[in-house]
Parts: sequence; structure tokens; C-alpha cells
Amino acid sequence: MALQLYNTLTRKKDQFKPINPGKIDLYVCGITVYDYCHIGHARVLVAFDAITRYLRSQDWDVNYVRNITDIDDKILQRADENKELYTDLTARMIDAMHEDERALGILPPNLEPRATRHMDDILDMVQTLVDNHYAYRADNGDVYYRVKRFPDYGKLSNKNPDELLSGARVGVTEAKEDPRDFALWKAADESEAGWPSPWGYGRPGWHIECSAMSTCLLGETFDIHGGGPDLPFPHHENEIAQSEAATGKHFVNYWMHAGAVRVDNEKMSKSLNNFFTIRDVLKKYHPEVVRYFLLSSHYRSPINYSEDNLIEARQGLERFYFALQNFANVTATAQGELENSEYYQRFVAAMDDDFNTREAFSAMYDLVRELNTVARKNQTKAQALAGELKALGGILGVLQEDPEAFLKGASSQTGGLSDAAIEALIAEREAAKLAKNYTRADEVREELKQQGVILEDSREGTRWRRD
RNA sequence: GGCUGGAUGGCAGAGUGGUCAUGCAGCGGACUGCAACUCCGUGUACGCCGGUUCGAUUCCGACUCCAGCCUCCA
Repeated sequence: MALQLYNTLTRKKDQFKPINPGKIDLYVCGITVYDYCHIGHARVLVAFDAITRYLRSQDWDVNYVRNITDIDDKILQRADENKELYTDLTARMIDAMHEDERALGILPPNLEPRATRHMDDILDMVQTLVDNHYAYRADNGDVYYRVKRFPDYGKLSNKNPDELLSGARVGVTEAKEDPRDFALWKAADESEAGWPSPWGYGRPGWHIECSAMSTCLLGETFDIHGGGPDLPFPHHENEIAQSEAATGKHFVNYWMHAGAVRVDNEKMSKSLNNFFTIRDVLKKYHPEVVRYFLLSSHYRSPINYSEDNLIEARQGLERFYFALQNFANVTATAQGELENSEYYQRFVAAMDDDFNTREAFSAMYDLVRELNTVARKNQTKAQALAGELKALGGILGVLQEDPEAFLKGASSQTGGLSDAAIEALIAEREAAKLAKNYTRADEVREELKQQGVILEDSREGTRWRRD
């Protein structure tokens, strides 16, 4: 089965056809680094991480580029509030972002271009647009894109350019020829952060950065462009307008957009004060639980961040780790051997269908059921299935932890008993059990349960985990 | 108002023109000193109204409701 993916541009699932055989050029709009990343960023990061991991497992040569917007009015404003250099702010936030990414098991992209390091490319593209009359310098020193000259404007978000014109919500500046026009270059005072340009000192607009960096690094036409749910309009619409006007070529073949993250069924927003940063979330939940939660719905569906849903995600993940617990040292089955597995085949079919991670997990749960059934009579077979499970998890970037470590640490509880204290109580219970003092043994178990520790007696002795 | 996508069992969440999703929770049973883990069994689920069809949750049309975008936002 060939790879199918939903294309925002055509609004249907299309069969993927690469520009170059076996190779995929992917550009994803990254973060504007003026604050810590939040759970919505995590969604996009994790989704495209799982997607690139999967594609690579299928032998695609993926060139994954994700930019960093490191110059922007919000950045300057925040730096000003903090009374620090904006470059210090962005350096800190980029470090923090990388830290968050590592915690969530997100592999670095192949390239991570920064706007401030591509100023020449940005200026070149603006110059091209000015030269061919797709842009003009206004009286206030800004350079604007001339939307009227690009008839395809609105094709990604299916908006009618004329209706956009009549809409009063578009920012009106006297300097603009047309209210729909957007800034490519914003004039700035010499005392502010900025760069010299043929149109005067200033800073680039947000949209032009992505057009310039993606075109410069991946070419005038490339395979896939992705991003968050709020980017199709205006950001990606503007990118298309800029890039296609500058190069005369079709810009991007497939557009992919992740779904929104809601919080307790409300839109996440600063005014509602329900913004959760990744680091806040990771204080409460194990990183792999967060990752599994984000992948347990289709990447395009809206998801709801809530206590209940995260707990449910943890319980679902635990089922995998329970199964792996008896095979702690198992190595993931090699790709070549995997091909014969019915579960792998189902997994691949699900992922080839627009990256249906939930369906892929369902195949893995069916594998777990067989593993558990077979474990009683055929250890060799069970061992093989455990290897397959670990391999499938690895493709999505989960199930790679030591099962015992995961089960002991996955708790959403903070504080509580130390490992040593728990072990001591278990030893006491063992002694009581040997003396057939089951009353005391059960007391200890109940006591631990109150502390969020679940005991499990097995042939190898008593195991515990935090609930 | 315009655009886009939704509406599935207690919850989460896939999918399909007619026999199973899956996970969590619940109930019954097996296992267990008791539990936990696990296994087996268990739920008249597909927003509303029409149409097509031998048969629709699945296709078509209308309706209702929900979300995102239309303004900086992943």
C-alpha cells in the first residue's frame, strides 16, 4: 500500500508522490522563541517527529527542516520587559526548547535554520518581489506584498480574495495600497534591533522568513510543508503568495496541519490562563505518557488536554509496559525480520493511511494480547513478540524505557515514599508472608496503596509500581 | 457571516455498505493465601430527518449542534 496523506491544499487524501525518488523534503514551521514551549507546540513537534521516524523506518530519505523565528516584535517586547538583550532571550529560549524536545524524545531536525542567519536570503527574496512588482515600498518605509497581483491568493485556505477585501478585520494602514497587503519588511528606528536594507533600516516580516529559508534550503518546489492548526491562514497563504511570485514555480506539493490542543475543553489562551508549558506538564506526567497521549489521537484531530485523559494515557501505556516487564532485556526485532509479522503489516497499513497512529497502537494492543496468551506456554514465541512490540514502539518513539523504571516512575503523584522506604516495607511484608501472617502482609500492602504504590507478587518476587 | 473539519457505546478513540476495532472504566468467571498482572466472557454505539440499496453508522441531500481559522498565536 502506498503512502496516502491528507493535503490541506486539495482537501483530500492524496497518494504521496515524491519529487525525487526515495527522498522527502519536509519543512515545518517552528517556534517563535520568546517564551517556553507549550503543549500545543508539543503536539506539532511530536506529530512530525513520529511522522519522520516512521518515514525513515520505511527507507525514505527524509530531509527535515524546522525553522526558528528568532527575531520578531514579540521577542523584542519580551526582552524589553525582561530588561535583557533580545539575543540573550532567544538563546535561553532555544536552549529550553531543545531541553523540552529531548525530554519528549523528539529527534533534532536535519536543519534548524534561524531567521537572523538568513537575512541575505530574506533580502534577496524581497528584492525579487519588489523588482517584479509583487511588492512596493510604502511611504512609512515598510515594504508590502501586493496581494491584488497574485490571483491565486486564498487557494490554501479556500478564501475568496474579494471577500477578504471587504472584511474589516484586516489591519488597515494608510500606507498600504490595499488592506490585504502584508509586510515583507518593517522599517525600524536605528536604535532598535534591525538590519540595513535597500529600503532602509528595519526587520523582516514573519511570513517572508519561512519563504526565504524553505526555498533556500529545499528548493523552489519541495514535497511537504507542515505546521500548526492556526497557520494555513494567513501564514502559509502568504508564504505561497511570496514564494510563487518570486520563483514563478509551484511552491509546495503537500500541506499538512496538526490539530489544535484544547485544555479542559476550552480553547487554550493566555486570557483564560490555561496555557500549559511543556515543562509544567512534565512536572506532572512522565514524558512518554505525554508523548503517547499526543499520539493516541490522529494528528489532525483536535485533542483535549485534561487530567483524566492523561491518566487514561498512562494506563494505556502501562499495558504495554506490563507486557514488556518479563522481557526487560529483549532487543527490538530487526526491520528485515519484522516484515513477516502480521502486526507490523497492520501497523504499516495504518501509518501509510495518513499516519493513523491510533490505529497503529491498536495493532500493538492486539499483539500484546497474543503475547500474554502465548507467554504461558511458549516463551520463545512470547520473546519474539516482545521484540516486535519494542520495534513497533521504537518506530513511534515509545516503549524504549526499561519497563521497571517506567512503572516505578510513571506516577502523576509527586513526593510520597522513597524507593528505599518502599523496598523496606516490602521486605517487612515478605517476612510476614513467610510467617503466614497475612493480616500484617495485607496491612502493609494497603498502607503502600494509600501512598500510591501498587504491589504485585510474581514468581520472581514482589514487584511494585507507582500508581 | 465566510472557510475548514467534526458529531460513534460510561469515557477516550479508530473504522466499515451486511459476521471483531482498540484502550480505560464496569460487571461475571479463571488464576491468586488475598490482591495485582493476565486470560475468558459480557454492552440492542454510531446527532436528527429524508433518499439510494435486498440491506446504511458507513453513500447522497437537507437540518441541528460543536470546534478551529477568518486578528499575534503551533
